Amino acid sequence: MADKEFVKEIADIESDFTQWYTDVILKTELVDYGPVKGTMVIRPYGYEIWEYIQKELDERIKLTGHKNAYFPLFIPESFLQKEAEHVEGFAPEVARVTHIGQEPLAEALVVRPTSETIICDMYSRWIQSYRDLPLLINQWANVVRWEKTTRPFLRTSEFLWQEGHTVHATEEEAIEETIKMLQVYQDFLKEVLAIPVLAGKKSPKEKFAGAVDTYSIEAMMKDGKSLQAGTSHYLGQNFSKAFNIRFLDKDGVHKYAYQTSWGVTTRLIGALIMVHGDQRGLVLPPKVAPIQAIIIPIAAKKPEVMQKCEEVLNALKAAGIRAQIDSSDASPGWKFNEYEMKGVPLRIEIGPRDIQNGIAMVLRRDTLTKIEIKLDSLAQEAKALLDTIQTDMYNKADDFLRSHITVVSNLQEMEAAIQNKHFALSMWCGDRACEDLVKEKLQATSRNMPFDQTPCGDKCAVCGKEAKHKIYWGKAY
RNA sequence: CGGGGUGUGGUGCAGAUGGUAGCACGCUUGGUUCGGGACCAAGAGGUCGCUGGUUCAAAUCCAGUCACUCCGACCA
Repeated sequence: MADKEFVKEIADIESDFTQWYTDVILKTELVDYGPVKGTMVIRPYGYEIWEYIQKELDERIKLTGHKNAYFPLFIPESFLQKEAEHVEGFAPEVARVTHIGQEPLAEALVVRPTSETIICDMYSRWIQSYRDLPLLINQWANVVRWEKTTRPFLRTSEFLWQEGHTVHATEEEAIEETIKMLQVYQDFLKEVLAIPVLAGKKSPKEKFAGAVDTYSIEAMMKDGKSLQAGTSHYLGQNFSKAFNIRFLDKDGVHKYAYQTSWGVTTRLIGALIMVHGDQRGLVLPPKVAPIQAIIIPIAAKKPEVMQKCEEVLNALKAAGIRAQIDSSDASPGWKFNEYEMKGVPLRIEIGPRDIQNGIAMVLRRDTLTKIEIKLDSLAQEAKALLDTIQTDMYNKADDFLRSHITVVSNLQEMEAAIQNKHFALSMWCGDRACEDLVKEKLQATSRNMPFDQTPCGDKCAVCGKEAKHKIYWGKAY
């Protein structure tokens, strides 16, 4: 894992980004490949990142009035078949359980690819009256989708996620919820993961199977590709009609309810890596870094060094910083590289020379700059520095995103933009045929239509017909 | 499902015209080190993916099979 070739291997980040990505996650021990093809084992270091993501996001989901619950992993196959578009969307990738031991089952069970159906079945029993609404429930769970090709965090046969499922009495309220949760995601990515996103509505071609409208947040990776980082669906009455979720309204009339669902996954970890990472490996935003500051003793055998390190550790912990000392007998140089690779935001070097001078050498992982900090104010300074790193990382990523968007008005410009690793922003007529053409010619897809629809032209950039929407295009993971 | 590649200690690889396996890193033990991936010494660890065939003899040649992987079509 700690091989000298590593830095060389990822040195050319531009030319082989996907290779770099895989190397980083394996060598930093975030994940391992599972024994079954396409499965991933999230190692403790990677899982810890997920735990911080979970904790921070869960808090925000609860603040918006949702409660957590848990629904079964196995779903009767017939449930999936109740919503026509939904079946079609998921059929090729569901894992089916047909036997228990040697006994065939009367009806196959599917391992949930998403939980709309089983949750709706329960909701139909729970909801009788408008007084039962809105029903706002979230679940943290794993789901299974047997994709043909897989990549750790981005696309695996099994992944962890959060899925919210809400039920409302009116269309307006459900749409409001859909957009509110998208906003929660956008804020979360900005404030916690330091990732800027483009929020908007998906084209019908790209929407979720079974939804009326799908909204997404799209993040830009360092290779210019787009990663759909979160989705929020307005389901309308599609599922309430299929599952008979009706309530008696104030006016005494039975009505079908309006629903939403929204989710983010362990894919967010993939986004973190590809948005912030550099030639030396991971760069983690302090808020989700399992270790926020690593103390490296120099000449650790000298008793005064370890003693000073312990003092500093205690001060950092008292200041609420997740800090550790690496007192293993690896050489300092080895440790420097190790923790840079793992993306630890701050490295604090303490050696005999520093102790004499009453300072410590501190390295910022995001900028790789070294700073001398007085030992007696280290904890406060480190705390402030972590906040600075958090916002600087967002600003840097935001500058990158903004400078990699090109407004285009025809297919040639769009091609140039995409080849230049930019997102293209254009007007669009709304026809599926134009999306298909872009896919065929540029291997790019429509990303989403921003909420701000201020026109940037009046003709569709693909076919030249009258435009109806403003939309982002890009290559995607 | 179409095209390419690879299977050899934990990891990455080398083994040309067949002669029963070697290197680097890692690991273990002891010592010297420690301010950018330290050094010395001594160790442990492999029936070469699997099956069959050719041969006195197969990691090596032949056939089959399985697995993994990269590139295209589908997806959070």
